[in-house]
Amino acid sequence: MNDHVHPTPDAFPTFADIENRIERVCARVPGSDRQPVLLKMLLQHIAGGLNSRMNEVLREYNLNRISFLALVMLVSSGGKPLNPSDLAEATGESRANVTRICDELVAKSLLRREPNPEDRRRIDLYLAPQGEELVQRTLPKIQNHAFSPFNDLTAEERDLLEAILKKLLGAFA
Amino acid sequence: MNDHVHPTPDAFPTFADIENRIERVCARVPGSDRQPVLLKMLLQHIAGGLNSRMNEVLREYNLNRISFLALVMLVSSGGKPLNPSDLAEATGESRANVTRICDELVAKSLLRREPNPEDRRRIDLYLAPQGEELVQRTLPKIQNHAFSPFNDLTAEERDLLEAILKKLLGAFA
DNA sequence: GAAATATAATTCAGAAATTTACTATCCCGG
DNA sequence: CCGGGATAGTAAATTTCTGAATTATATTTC
Repeated sequence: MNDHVHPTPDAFPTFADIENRIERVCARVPGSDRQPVLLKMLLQHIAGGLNSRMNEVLREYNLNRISFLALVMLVSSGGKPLNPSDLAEATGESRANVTRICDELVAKSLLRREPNPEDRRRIDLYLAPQGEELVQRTLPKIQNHAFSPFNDLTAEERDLLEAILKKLLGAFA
Repeated sequence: MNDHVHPTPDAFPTFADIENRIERVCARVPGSDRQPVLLKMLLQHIAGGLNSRMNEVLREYNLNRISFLALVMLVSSGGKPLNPSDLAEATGESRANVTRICDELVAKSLLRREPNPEDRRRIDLYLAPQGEELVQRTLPKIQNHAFSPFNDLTAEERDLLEAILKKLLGAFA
C-alpha cells in the first residue's frame, strides 16, 4: 500500500510552489511538457490525501484501506463469492498481497474461505456477517470524513470530473 | 511508495464492473453516496496506472518513482540546494523514507549532501552533474511513454481537469 | 488421452515504507 | 544566558509489499 501522504502538520501547503518547480524543470528539459507532469502530481497528491484520510478513519477499526476495499467488493457481490484474483484486479494489489490481506480478514472472522467445487484451483471468499456489519458502520464514516473534500466541488464539476477521469482511465487499455 | 497497480496482463479490464459494484454497495448502505466513492476509485486507479508506467520506464535506469521525483525537484531549484524535509513535503513521503532515498541517490553519485552552514540541523542536498543528466535523459521518455494516456484527452478536457483537480486539492487544507 | 501450456493460490526471501524513538540544533520567553 | 519546547535528520524495529518460485488443477493441442 505504498500510497500515503505523510500526515505532516501542513501536508498541503501551497501546490503553487510545486507548480512553479514543474514549470522551471520543463522549461529546461527539451521534450518535456508542463501539463501532463502537473496533472500527474495533482492526481498523486489527491489520491494520497484521500488514502491518508481513509486510513485515519479505518485505523479505529484496525483495518487498512485494502482490507476495507476487499470487504466492500464482497458486499457488492450480494452473497456471491469472489476469488482472490478478482480482488487483486479490483484493488490493483498483487495477488501475493491479497492472500495476506485475506489471511488477516479470516483471522478477524470478517471473511471465510471455501474451496470452489467446480474449479479446484480456486478459493471462494465469502463475506462473514461481521464483515457486512463492519462495512455498514464504516462506509458512512469514510464518506463523511475522508471524502469530504469532494463537497467543495459543485455538482457540475463532479460530473465533469467523473466523465474526464473515465475517459482517461479508458486510455490505459 | 505504496502505490502500484500490479502489471497483470489485463490490468484495466472494465471499470464498468467496478462501477456496478459501487452502485450496488451504496444502494445497500444508508448514508453512502455513489459518486465520491467512484471518484476515489477512479483517482486511485489512474494514479496507480501512471505510477506503474513511470516505474516501467525508470526501471531501466535502476530508479524508482520517488528517487526520480527527488531529482526532478532538485533540477527545479536550479543549483540551489533542498533539504530532506522539503523533499518529503514535495513528494508526500515520510521524512524517514526520504533519508533512505537520499542514501541511495548519494550512493549512485546522483546527489551529494552537505551540512548547511547557517542551520546546523539541516543538510543541503545538491544535485550532482550525473543527476542532472539523468533527468535530462529520462524525463522526455517518461513524458512519451508513461504520460501518453493524457493524449487521449482534448486540450479543453486537460485544462478543465487541471482546474478541477487544483480546486479539489485546495479542499484538503 | 498424453504432453504441453496456462491459470489459481500460496509461500518465501528480500525490498520498501511506516512508526517510534533518539540526537543535535535552534529559538523563544523569562 | 538558560531552560523548555520546537524542528531537522537519522536510526532501529516493525509492518507491508513485491517478485520469483512452488504446488495444484484446468485447458489446449496434437
